[in-house]
Amino acid sequence: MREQGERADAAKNRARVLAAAAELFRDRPAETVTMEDIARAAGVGKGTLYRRYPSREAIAVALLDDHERALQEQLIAGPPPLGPGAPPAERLATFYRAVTDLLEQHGHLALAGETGARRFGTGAYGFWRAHVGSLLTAAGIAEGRAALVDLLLAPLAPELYRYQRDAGLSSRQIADGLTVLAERVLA
Amino acid sequence: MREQGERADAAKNRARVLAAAAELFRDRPAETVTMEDIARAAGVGKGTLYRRYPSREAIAVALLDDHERALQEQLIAGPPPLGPGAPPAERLATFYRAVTDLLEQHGHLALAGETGARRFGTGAYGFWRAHVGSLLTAAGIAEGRAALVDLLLAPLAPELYRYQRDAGLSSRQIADGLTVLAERVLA
DNA sequence: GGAATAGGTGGACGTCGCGTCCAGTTATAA
DNA sequence: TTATAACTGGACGCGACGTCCACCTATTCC
Repeated sequence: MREQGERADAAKNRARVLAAAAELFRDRPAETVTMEDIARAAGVGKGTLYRRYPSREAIAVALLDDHERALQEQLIAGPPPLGPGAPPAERLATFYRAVTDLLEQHGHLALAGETGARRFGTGAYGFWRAHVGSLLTAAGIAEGRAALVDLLLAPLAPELYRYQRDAGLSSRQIADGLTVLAERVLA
Repeated sequence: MREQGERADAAKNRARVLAAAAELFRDRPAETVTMEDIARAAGVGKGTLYRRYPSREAIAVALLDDHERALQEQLIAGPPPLGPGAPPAERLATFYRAVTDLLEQHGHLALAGETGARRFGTGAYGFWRAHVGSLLTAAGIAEGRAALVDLLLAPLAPELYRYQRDAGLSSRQIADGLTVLAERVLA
């Protein structure tokens, strides 16, 4: 699926690692899952595990990848308002909602892999930056643009979503708040 | 300074610990400073250190405390636009700028202590929540209020500030972006 | 089909930071 | 001065990390 030069046995082990990690991350808090746990659950040695994934975070990012890529395609070429064709404010609100859904479904993976400052280094973040940047331009907002892009992505931090959900807010309430934000900022 | 029942030698050691930690945090990245480093630099044993501070984070929070309290007083009783009396949008923008300044000066401490999800548990965060909540009310924004409070505080995450600064944005640019945000959201 | 080889495998091992524990010490009260 | 409570500091056990390397196995080339 990723490397074609990959040997058959290696590919099988990669799949087992990902499957085992997915299950572990589903079952318990990310920070309690050790590399050794994943190796054992996958029936693989630590050396093998480290050969491919240098850290727990890298595994979580690999698991998230598919879901994030699907969203990226929608943003580029999907139907409006997620894809091109709708007014910027509406597109931003829809984007917010889509990420919210993603966090609701796969938040545990995001918390395992894209926490804190690491988040800014991922490919997904770069893509989202470009997306929001283009929406700002489309809305005719030039002032403070460079900083605004990141400021508008900050509310999507996985930790924040988790905190708000734990504080009793529903997924709907959070998405609604983000909608208000989107509409007011992109006027 | 904190406990009056504290023995003289204990108080001296507390001061030494805080001074040593402040210096270490200033000199190198927070995550490379170990509890053992702090103990050694303070000329104190690990047991003594742990007696007062359960973690590196707790020490950083203690060091930040003074600065944050000063801001809190300004917000409650200081002159406008930071304190009461100015229109909500202006007060939010000023608040944003004040926190930005704080991050510029003491960001290393914030990164050492109030990173990720831990941030939401601090007293300062609770206070800021209340502040922004009251500004939302004053601005007549009821829709999505519960979630909006946290969403408007998200851009102040220490990791984000550091990331933006490292990406080449000036403190000024970030503050300007925040000002645009404040003015647009609180109309 | 059989060697050669590049790549894959796994677990033992060294290292490091954490946090505890407790025997000895010192301030404070009686 | 003695009794007591609080404080001190370093030795220690633990757990996770990440490396290393001797041993396999799929693949390639003749």
